[in-house]
Formats: sequence, structure tokens, C-alpha cells
Amino acid sequence: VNWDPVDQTVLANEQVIDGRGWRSDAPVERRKLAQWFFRITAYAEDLLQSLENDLERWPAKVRLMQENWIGKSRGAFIDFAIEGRSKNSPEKLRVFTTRPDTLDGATFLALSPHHPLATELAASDPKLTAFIAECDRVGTSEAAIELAEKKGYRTTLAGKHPYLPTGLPVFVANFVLMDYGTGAIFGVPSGDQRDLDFARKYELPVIETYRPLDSRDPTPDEIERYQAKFDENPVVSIGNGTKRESLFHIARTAFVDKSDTQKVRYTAAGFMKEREVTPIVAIEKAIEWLEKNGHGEGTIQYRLRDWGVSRQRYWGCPIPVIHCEACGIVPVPMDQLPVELPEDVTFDKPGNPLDHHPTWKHVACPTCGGNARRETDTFDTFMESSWYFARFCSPRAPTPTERSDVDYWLPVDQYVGGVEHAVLHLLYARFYTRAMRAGGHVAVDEPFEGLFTQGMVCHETYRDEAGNWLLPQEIERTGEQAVTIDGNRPVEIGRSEKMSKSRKNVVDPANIIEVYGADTARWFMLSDSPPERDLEWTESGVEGAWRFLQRVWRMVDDAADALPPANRDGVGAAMPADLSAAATELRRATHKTIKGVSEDIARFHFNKAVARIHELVNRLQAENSSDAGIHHARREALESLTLLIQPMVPHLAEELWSRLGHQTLLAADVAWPVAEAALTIDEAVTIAVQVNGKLRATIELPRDTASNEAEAAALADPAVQRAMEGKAARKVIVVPNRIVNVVV
RNA sequence: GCCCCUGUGGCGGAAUUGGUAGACGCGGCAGACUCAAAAUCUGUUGCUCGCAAGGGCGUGGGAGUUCGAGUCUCCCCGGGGGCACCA
Repeated sequence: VNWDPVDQTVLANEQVIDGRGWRSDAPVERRKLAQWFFRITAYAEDLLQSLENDLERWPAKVRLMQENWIGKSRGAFIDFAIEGRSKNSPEKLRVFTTRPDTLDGATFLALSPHHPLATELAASDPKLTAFIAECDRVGTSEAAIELAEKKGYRTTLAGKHPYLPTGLPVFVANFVLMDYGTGAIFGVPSGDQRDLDFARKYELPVIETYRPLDSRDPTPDEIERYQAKFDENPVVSIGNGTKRESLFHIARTAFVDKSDTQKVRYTAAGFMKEREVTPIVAIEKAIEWLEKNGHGEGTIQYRLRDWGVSRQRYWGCPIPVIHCEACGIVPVPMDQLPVELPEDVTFDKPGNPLDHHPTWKHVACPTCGGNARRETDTFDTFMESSWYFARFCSPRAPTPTERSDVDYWLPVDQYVGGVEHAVLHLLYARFYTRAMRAGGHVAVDEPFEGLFTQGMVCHETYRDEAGNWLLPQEIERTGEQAVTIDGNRPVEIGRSEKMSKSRKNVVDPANIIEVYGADTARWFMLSDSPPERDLEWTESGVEGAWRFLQRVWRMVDDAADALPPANRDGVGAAMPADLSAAATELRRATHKTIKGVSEDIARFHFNKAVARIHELVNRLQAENSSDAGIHHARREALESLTLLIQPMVPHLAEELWSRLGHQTLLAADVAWPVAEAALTIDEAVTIAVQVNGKLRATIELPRDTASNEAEAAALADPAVQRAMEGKAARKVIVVPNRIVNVVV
């Protein structure tokens, strides 16, 4: 773990900045601590499989992020015989590799500084002890790793290659991780850039294992030039004990290719007869050979690590465990749960207040009654969010869940959240649900059937000449420039970013609601951009939304008195049988809008739904017919409009409903409108006519006009004839109700 | 470094999934109303040549497939995100 020696607490990777604690600025150490973990790795395969099979309504991006995070790798354990070891160390060193096919090129072995063998060697080697301590001082942050040099310490041990005479010196190396694979690796400089860099540094040979099929052998001239360049670190190639020529193409760049389609040529490959195969095939051949000859076995490794849930914090749920000298670790008995936090804690010194508390941690052992110590670590904050949805189904139940309730409600039909939880909350909750299933608390595997990841709200950033961040209301914009409101100091306009308190690019919803009302704020947010994308908050955009809502109100208010009486039961009045053409056209517009908006909302395309509503309003305002039927059609249109905007602007919609003469409550009493199918289809269609793929005319035809008639109509169009320049049509493509393309 | 997404007017974004590119909104321009302004309304608004009629060009760049490409394929460039001593 990352340990902050000043604050005396574990830090998450995100809280380590340039190798130092984010608050204390002290160099972070790596420390081995007794911590509680949840064995999420036991579900690695299950979690991975369900990503593909059970989460169709999750965004592909989130599924991919989880897939990468779980990080499944097919590979092999290889056991190398070790020479020069002490009597009680194991005979063989086991390494993990995803590329057993490159075994020919192995020229060294490397251990993690925390590998048991390294620890053992360090006991009698002060220099190695110092080297390991140095490795520990380097933080685990990205920046620290970037800066850290790849360093190795050459031990007196040597590994034996399974079938080649190559000697394999054993290093302890700072870049080998203890918690992935076996904590030991074999190095293949020709097939891995990092191994190549390492080989250069410690003057290890580079042995080719495979090369592109189309590569040729180097000419003597090239070898000479190559040798001149790298004479201090010669590249040699040995296959089956026979000396080969130097390999210029791996001089500086390792050849790393793991294609499952592209074959490569293996230059030696003692584990198979074939020479030209894909690496994927070669990997399986190598595993076969290892297993048959007792040098190792095929395996699958995951990058996913167990979930460390211990926190040295006061604000958390105490981990319900008691440590007893005599009985070991004892769970707190059911009847003593929940363990409650003491309220008389102090925060006057660094570290965990629960640990400092004079009495809280001293308890009797539930098993033997002797003196025992309560666990003072608390659970990670992600614990609670991992199962709240199950608890919410029956919040007052005496048990964690009530099966009849969770069976009824779960899984969650539609979950909405930010993508930043892709490999935090969303992964933990999936794991936790599986654990709850195993414990009989729920019956489902997956907590969230559908997932929608919405974007962030963004705003421009502003700073004064001193570099201080300014709130949007502290500045005044004029075109491209901006000045402070008070002192007319110049303001630098920065790029738009996710709203945050630290950058002050926030807009207080209370102000917006005060000036424009909540309906306007909602309407703008929904209309501006698709919800999965970031939203750029702009004053002018809000103004526009506000203007539109004013327009809708005026339109309904002006029209209401001339309409036929409202239908007490709901939408619309009975339509007269002999509707005018204009009225029918208006009805079509209404019903097409109902259909479109309903579909858009179901697909989360709120901005498109808003656009359609705009179109209907524009259409209604342009309507200037005055026959009797139009008033019926208008009532239907206005009431439908009111219903369609209700989910987005509920206050306005309720007012409109009332103004339209209704006594009922729109939100509670009135059903969502249903489009009449016959009215959602136009009788005439506009068909585009192309000549050689270029648009030359559009023609109006009745819907479903026969292809030969559409063709004739297209060819008769003067603009089309002009474009054809008197030539005969060689070919005419007709797509019904859509397009006619004339090829001349 | 590896993996993924993305690129459309001045801006946010549409485009029935291979069939009229730019819906709708913001912004701009012109006009009406007004003593004037605000508000509102009308028209116009991809670029370009043209008095006009009418052309030409156009979805980051280049090639390809197709009667037809924003949409499909390949290469390149830009932007964003995820992972990262993972052997």
C-alpha cells in the first residue's frame, strides 16, 4: 500500500502526487500492512463473462473499460532450475509469461524486490538489502514510475534454460511487480522493449526468437555497420547451440507482434517443428511442450486485484471484527451489530481517531471473554453504494434485504450515472451483488440491467491578471473580451471545463431558478445536446429556452378562448366528420410529433424531442386557416403539445392544461398521448431525383407510387432533362418513396 | 507505449442507419412596430461565381467500394477518454 508517514494513513493511488502525499507532501512509502480485502478476484471470470452476455443495455465503452480492468491474459507458468541457491530455497523458480513462444530468446530472470527468494538472498547480502530499500522508497504513482530508471541487482544465482545452453543470470529488478503473476519474470530482449533496454544496460545478449515473414537476413555490410554502432553491447543470436548472425532489425526496437492472423518466422523454437506460424499458435505449442516435459503449465491470469477495504478513517462503518490473542480473529456476534462509532473522538493528532480513543477498541473477546482489541479500521466508502439499491427495496426490514421485495424490484431497470464510476462503483456493485446472491440475500447476478452514462455540465473559466479564478457573475463579457464587473480589470477567458468549485466556473441553480424558473433550466439542459455528452452552459442558451417557453404560453393563451370546449375526460374534443384538408394536415403534424417525441424520449434523445416540439409550435403559429374544423384540430394539437412537454416543463404544462379549460391535474390524471398510426404517414412524398448521383430536382408523388411511374415522372422533369443533356438514360435506380437516380 | 471513442456551418447539434447534408436552437444580417429602446413579429443566413436564371464546391486530409458515401474499407492528421513498469 501507499503509506503516508506523516499523516499515518494509507493513501489511494490518486492521492499520491509525484511520489508525495497530497496533503503532507511527504515522500510516500510502500508498506506491507495487514489490511482487509474482499476477494473480488474470485469473481473475475464471472464478472467478465457477464459483460458480454448479460449487459446488452450497458454502453460498450463502460463494458470495455471493465474488461480491460479485469485484464484476462492467457499465458504460462515456466519453472526454471536455479543454480547457486542455498539449501532451503526452492529448487525451481516459477515465472509467469504471456509469451512462452519467445522462450528461445530468454537471457535473464528477474525477481520482484518483494519476492521471497529476494528476501532470502537479502538476508546475507547487505548490498541487496540496500537495493530493495531503495526500490521501496519510490512511490507507486504514475509520475514516479515514469521517472524511475529500470534498475536491476545481479545476484549470484543463475537459471537454467529448459533446452538451450543459454545462461540466465538472476536479477532483482525494481520494475517487477510482486502482485501480478508470480512476482518473477524471464527477460526476452528481442521481444520486449523494456527487456531490451534492460539488456543494453546490463550487457546481456539479445537473442532473436522470431521475425516478420518478409524480413531478410542482414548483409555482411549491415552487420558490420550494426556492430560498429553497438559494439559495446553485441547482439548475438544462438539457436539450438549454433551461432548465428547478428540481427540488425532488433538493434533498437524490439519486435513485438502477437497477431492471431499474421504468421511470423520462428528462427529457432526448440519447442516446435513448425517455423512459420502465428504467435498465437506458437504460444499454445509452447505450453504443450512445457506441460509434456514438466517445465511448466498453461494458465490464465487477471489484472484485477482484490478490493482493499480497510481505511484508517473515523468516518466510516467499523469493520466488525475483534482481535484476540488466544482465539485469533473473531467476528463481532450478530446481536452486537452494528458496531457504532464513539462520538467523543479527537482529531488533534495524525492517524486514525478510533485507534487513539482511550477505551473504544478495548473489548472482551466474544469467544473466550479475555482481553481483546477491536478492529479500528473502517470500511471503504464504496461499500455502502455497492448494495444500497437492494436495501432501498425494503428500507425498514430487520434483515439486510427482504427477499420478496428484492425479487420483485431488482435488477434496477435503468441506472443513470457518470462514466467516472466505470471501474469503481459499477464494478464493486456487480461484485457485491454476486456476493449477496451467494449469501442468499438476492437472486440476481447483475444489479443494473440498463445503464446510461450522462455527461458533465461545463462552463468557461475566468481568471484575473493575478491568476485568481473568478465566478461567472464576477465578470462581464463583451464579444471576445471580458472584464471584471467591479473594477474593470481585464479577465482572461479560459477553456470550458467541467463545473468545479476550485475553478469557480459554476452557476448557482438558485439564481437561474429565481430569474427564469426551474422549467427554463430543465428545458435548456434537455434541448442543448444529447445527454451522454457534456453540456456547455451558456447564458444565451438559457435565454433562448426562456423565450420559447414564453412563446408557448402566449400561443396557448391567445388561442384558448376560441377553441371548442374541453373534453372532461382528457385530450381533444370529438372531431367533426367532415374535416377540412387544412385541419387534417394539422392533425398529421400533431400525430407525427406525438410519435416522434415518444420514440425520442424512450431512446434518451431529449434534444431531438425538443426540436420536434419546436417544429410543431412553429407549424401551429403559421397556421392561418379559419374553418370550423381547424379549431378542433388546434385543440388537439395544443393539448398534445402540453402533454408532450409535461415531463420536461411540468409547471408550465400544468398551467397550460388549466388555461385550456381542464379541471384535472395533468401529471396525475392524464395519460401519455398515443399517435394514431394512420395520421403519422403522409399521403404525398417528396422524391429526390439525381442524375449521375447529383441532385437535380425533387418531385412530389403520391406515397407508394410504382417504380416505373416514378421513373417516368423523374425523366419528365425539365431540370432533370437539362442535366441529362439529351443523352439517353443507361440505367435508372428507383428507391420507392425516396430517390430516383438516373445514370447517363 | 497499449486499447477505445471522436472529427459535420460562426456555435450546440440533426441526418429515417448506404438514398435530398446542415432539422431544431443559439448567434449574425435586414426589415416591421416604436419618438426611442426593450420585448415581439417577418425575412434571411454552409462557402463560392453570377444582376438574375442558374452553376461550382462542401461532413479533418488522401485513396477505395458503390448508380449513390457524413455513414462502409484502408492509410494519414487533429481532439478526447481509459489503462499503464501487468511480463
